Amino acid sequence: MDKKIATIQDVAKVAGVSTATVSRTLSKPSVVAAATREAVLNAVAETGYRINATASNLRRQRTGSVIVLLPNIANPFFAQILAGLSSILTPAKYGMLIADTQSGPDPDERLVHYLTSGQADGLILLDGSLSPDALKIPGRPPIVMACEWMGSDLPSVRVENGRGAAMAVGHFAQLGHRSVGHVTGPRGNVLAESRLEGFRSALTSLGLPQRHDWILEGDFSMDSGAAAANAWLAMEDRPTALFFASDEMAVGFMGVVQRAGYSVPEDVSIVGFDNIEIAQHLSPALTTIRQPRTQIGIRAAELLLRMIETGTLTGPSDLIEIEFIRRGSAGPPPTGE
Amino acid sequence: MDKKIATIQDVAKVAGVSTATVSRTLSKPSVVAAATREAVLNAVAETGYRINATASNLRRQRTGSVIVLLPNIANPFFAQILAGLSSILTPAKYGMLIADTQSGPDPDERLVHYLTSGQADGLILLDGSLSPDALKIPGRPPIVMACEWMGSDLPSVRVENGRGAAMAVGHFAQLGHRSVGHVTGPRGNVLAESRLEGFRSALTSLGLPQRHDWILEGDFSMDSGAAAANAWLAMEDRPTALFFASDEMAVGFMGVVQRAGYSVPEDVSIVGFDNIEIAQHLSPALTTIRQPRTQIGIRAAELLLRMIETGTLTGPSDLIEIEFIRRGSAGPPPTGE
DNA sequence: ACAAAGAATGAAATCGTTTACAAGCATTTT
DNA sequence: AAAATGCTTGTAAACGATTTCATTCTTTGT
Repeated sequence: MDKKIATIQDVAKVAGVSTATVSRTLSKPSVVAAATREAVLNAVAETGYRINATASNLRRQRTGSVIVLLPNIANPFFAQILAGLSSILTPAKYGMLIADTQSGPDPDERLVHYLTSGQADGLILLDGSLSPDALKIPGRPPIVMACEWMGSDLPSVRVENGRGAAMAVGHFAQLGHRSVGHVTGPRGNVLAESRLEGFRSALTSLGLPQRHDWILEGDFSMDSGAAAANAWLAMEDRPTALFFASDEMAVGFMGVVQRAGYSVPEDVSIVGFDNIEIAQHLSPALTTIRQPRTQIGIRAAELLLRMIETGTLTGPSDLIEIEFIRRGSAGPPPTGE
Repeated sequence: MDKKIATIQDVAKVAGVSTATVSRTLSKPSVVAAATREAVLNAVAETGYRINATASNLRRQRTGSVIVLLPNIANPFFAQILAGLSSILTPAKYGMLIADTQSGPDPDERLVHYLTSGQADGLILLDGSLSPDALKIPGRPPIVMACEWMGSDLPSVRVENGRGAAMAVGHFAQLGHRSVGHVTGPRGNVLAESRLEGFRSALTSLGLPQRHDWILEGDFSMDSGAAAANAWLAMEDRPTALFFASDEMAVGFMGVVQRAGYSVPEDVSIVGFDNIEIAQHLSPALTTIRQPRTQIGIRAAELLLRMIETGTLTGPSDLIEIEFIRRGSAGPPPTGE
């Protein structure tokens, strides 16, 4: 019987009005007379009519969705940011289209694709490694970066990474550590670089030794943290404290050294970055720098929506406060030697 | 200069052909003469033309995207499933729209909304707790369930949850345990129920005691695992082994008991479910049941695309193989006492 | 009582594609 | 040489909404 989906024409016919009136009833009810309004709403109910989003979007020259472009969906780090984004976008009636740059061959190509395809009214970019050239595209939608940022003047929502690193080093120093190492993120990544930078300048200003071989390169993953642990175990002269550019790496490290018979923090103190959910559930619980990811998502979404509404391509960047969370994974350095 | 976005009309004008020819050149190049094809492609390059997806979708009566509806985006459990979905959908030129049922007031309402809004050609449902009534909507797009399932005849891609539970119990029995407990998922959840069911029948068939107070209710989260740990610590007569309906709960449990001075597996053996990434990095590494989540995503996406293509609302359900992964968190029961 | 202003509605153009159909032309068949 | 066939291309009608403009009908002010 009612196999077919009702269009606005059907509703108009049933209600005995024009399609214009139906459209008005649904979008600006105040301008139609109460009686007609009711008739239309009844007809809508009777036919089971739902606005066809595609047609509406075409006419209104918008899409009603924003694209979130991230390096790797499988990375749970982004889950909470997505939740923050969603909590703003959904009530604002925007759909959230997710795409990762790694699933295709050329990441830059994919950015350009989404920028030009007209599939979205705006874009949230969580990957700072893409080429800024893509942004010169005429008529591109507004973009907001979150977490990472680029040399260009794209608005971004992020935290003070360098200061976070300094907090970690300061904590170690306060506990009495003098040999402090660092496991970085992947070379070239803005987060990795600014945390490393913050780490270095903190060492300097606290008068702690800079040791090249105490800086290990990781890639934010647990596996790379485990690899760093093996490197640490193989060292002759080990740092007594390590700052990790991500909690995940700290977790990977801790697993390996604990299974090798070492204790945290008795044998080595560690501090992570992010405060992922598991940090508080580890044994010992992980001391870390909290990065409010939900909040980052919220702010980024709010900013993007504002830009979409006002039609601007620029906006104010936003710095979110971080917080040092002291737990059990950092303690005084081992006394004996 | 070229501030405005070029339409197919502009391309047609530049190339000196009709819009039909432009459209054909882009969609079915083989039917246009080589010379015209080249002219059109040059015009496309010159104008920087990109197909307007909205208009194309309207005309072709499709949307080019599928909606993934999940209970809670922030849950990293879904990240890998999303990755699997994405790996199929992206190459197939489908966008992936993500929405969670919890961000709005009425979850069922949201399912209905997405089913009727015509925003997607298909839907992947990761939440089995929604009302099957919503599925009676005429003209609704095809749906595939993943991980969870419903009483209705919706096609689903999932694993043998009961058998996984039985594997865990079997492992405990083999190690010599006779008092085995279970921390469940949230009551009413199909995964929780079927794992509990598998757990119970395994106890029975192995002749192990069924103790009501050894079954603790959790909700899959680390926090609920920690709560279970406190309950366990408070018990007079503790089970020597515990099967957790999720790795996350096992992690939360382990953190608490370890910090309370107990050793795993010397004092208590534990087995989880899922094999989340961190499982292998814990100390001890977590023995668990691997649930290939990427694979689940891949299969679900493939099935949905097939249904979209053929226009059917039903399809074959798919059972993915699970695997027992023996690590260090389960060992022989404590000897003394 | 008549002009002016206001409120409610409808007709029709429009958004940018795709595609059924028709038509033009060159080639082959009878 | 006429007819039939095949290959390209163009014309124009969709797709389903929104919105401008014009029109009709009421109300108000003088």
